[in-house]
Amino acid sequence: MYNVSNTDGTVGKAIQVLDQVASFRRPVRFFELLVNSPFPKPTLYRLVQTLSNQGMLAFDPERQTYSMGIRLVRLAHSAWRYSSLVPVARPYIEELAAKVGEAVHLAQLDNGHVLFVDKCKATDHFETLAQAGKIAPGYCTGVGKAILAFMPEVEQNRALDQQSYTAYTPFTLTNRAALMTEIAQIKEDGFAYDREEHEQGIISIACPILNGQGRVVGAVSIATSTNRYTIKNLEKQSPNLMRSANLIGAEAELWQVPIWN
Amino acid sequence: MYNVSNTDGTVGKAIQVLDQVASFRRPVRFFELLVNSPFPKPTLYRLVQTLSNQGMLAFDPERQTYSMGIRLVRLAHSAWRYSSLVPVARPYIEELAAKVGEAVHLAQLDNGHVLFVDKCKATDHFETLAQAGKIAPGYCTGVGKAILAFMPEVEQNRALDQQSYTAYTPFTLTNRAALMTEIAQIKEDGFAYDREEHEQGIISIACPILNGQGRVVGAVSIATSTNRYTIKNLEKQSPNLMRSANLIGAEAELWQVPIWN
DNA sequence: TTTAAGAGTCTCAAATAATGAAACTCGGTT
DNA sequence: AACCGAGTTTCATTATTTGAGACTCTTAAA
Repeated sequence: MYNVSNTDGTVGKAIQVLDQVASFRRPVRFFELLVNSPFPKPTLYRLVQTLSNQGMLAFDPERQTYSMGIRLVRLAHSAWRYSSLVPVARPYIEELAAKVGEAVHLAQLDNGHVLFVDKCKATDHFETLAQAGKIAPGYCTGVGKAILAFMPEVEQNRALDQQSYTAYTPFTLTNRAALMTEIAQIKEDGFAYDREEHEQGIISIACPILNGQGRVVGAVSIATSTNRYTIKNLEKQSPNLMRSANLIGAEAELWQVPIWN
Repeated sequence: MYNVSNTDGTVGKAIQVLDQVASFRRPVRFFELLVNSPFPKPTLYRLVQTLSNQGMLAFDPERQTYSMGIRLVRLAHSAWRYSSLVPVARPYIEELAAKVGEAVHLAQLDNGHVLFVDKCKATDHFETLAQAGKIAPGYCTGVGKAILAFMPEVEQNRALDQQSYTAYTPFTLTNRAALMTEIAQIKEDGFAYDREEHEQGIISIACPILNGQGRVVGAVSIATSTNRYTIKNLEKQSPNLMRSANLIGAEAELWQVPIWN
């Protein structure tokens, strides 16, 4: 995770606290934070106060709990709207979703984490918003593996070490060696499969988005259910998928999409 | 805006820089930040570096520009998912959207700004994500006026002073006095209209969401076009709207939804 | 080619803010 | 009435932040 050895002073610590509060996924009391905190009581206390003052955390005086602050939503909107792949990729993933009639995902990498940033689902439209900012594991999702496979070696190594290799399903690759073998194949093919590795019954085919310098900036995937598709059938969509990914990559080049990793 | 007089040390300054970068709505160079910055060159430089290290900003070394960082998207996802009104209100606004057949918006207040946090549109589903975190002016939108009207007096006063009163359309209320008159009416009715005040051809009816203590925690609105509805016709939806708002308010009470303002 | 200008980076002593052990509240037990 | 424990505050110490100025490096003009 980012700068663990914290050379980033007070600001780094404050952000660490934000991460900690986020990890609870519910309103959390000061003491709960304290017991898992590297900071002494008064230090944590002041950080939490400052963040609340600033709207980065929300304090509920009644229940004495802290939650993530709404100001983050506003700031993130800006990130999402003006400096993610989304504005560039939108037209292409919508087109692809319409053509294929299945869900299309767009993901980017954030410090070894694969982050879903957009989703178009031809049939059920309502899950869209719930997905933005959601983290997907890199080692057991189509987009994750596609991005990992095309990362520069040094960063790839770092990222491969950061994976948890938890077995979500019987098909999950549960160690680095297995993942490395698969990554070699993905580099050859130019696309990656998720063979029910993250969720039973869900398969996907994913393709990296490369910019002009051949650097991976994200990935697109077509996700579907084993009820409707087999991996073999899904492969037939690979030309469509790769075309979309290439178009997005070319466009990202023209725009000034920052490279996030 | 939050703590302007900055008693919040380095962390406050860092967040101020984040806000500044966000305000550009595009990748921005160091010097552009510097000329509008209250901070001396090296201070700003270090803040920007720290934020980049932390993934709160993204630095593009090629173009030497800073954008909002993807880490914000991840943090905000947490805020949106676990401590906004969205998880509580979702079922109700979906139901309302389906029943009415028009777009339904959900908004909350962030430090005097009305923030759209969710949207369901019965016909065109794809704009959803683009709306979360978007700021709406308080004085010329349905949700904005509904929230303003039911705020505690002290905060209301502060919020009314913060409005810009820009005339987006000929129907916009362009001064505090006019808005105050309208607010009195809204308090009486229990709901607010947007009579093409923000965008020509778009009208809405909005209702505040009150928690058990009668404190306003957000607002719901039905938005439509003058092609399909008149204000009179829209009024007929007010029972539906108010029922939904009340249900959300009751539910928010049970959950531990933090009060953001 | 030289010179100049300007954006960005770095240095270091001084100023300031962060630190954290310890003490204090305060509501709810025992 | 005494105790306990979460939350808050204090204050001398310590470490970080600060920012004027100097430096670098690229680009543009002479």
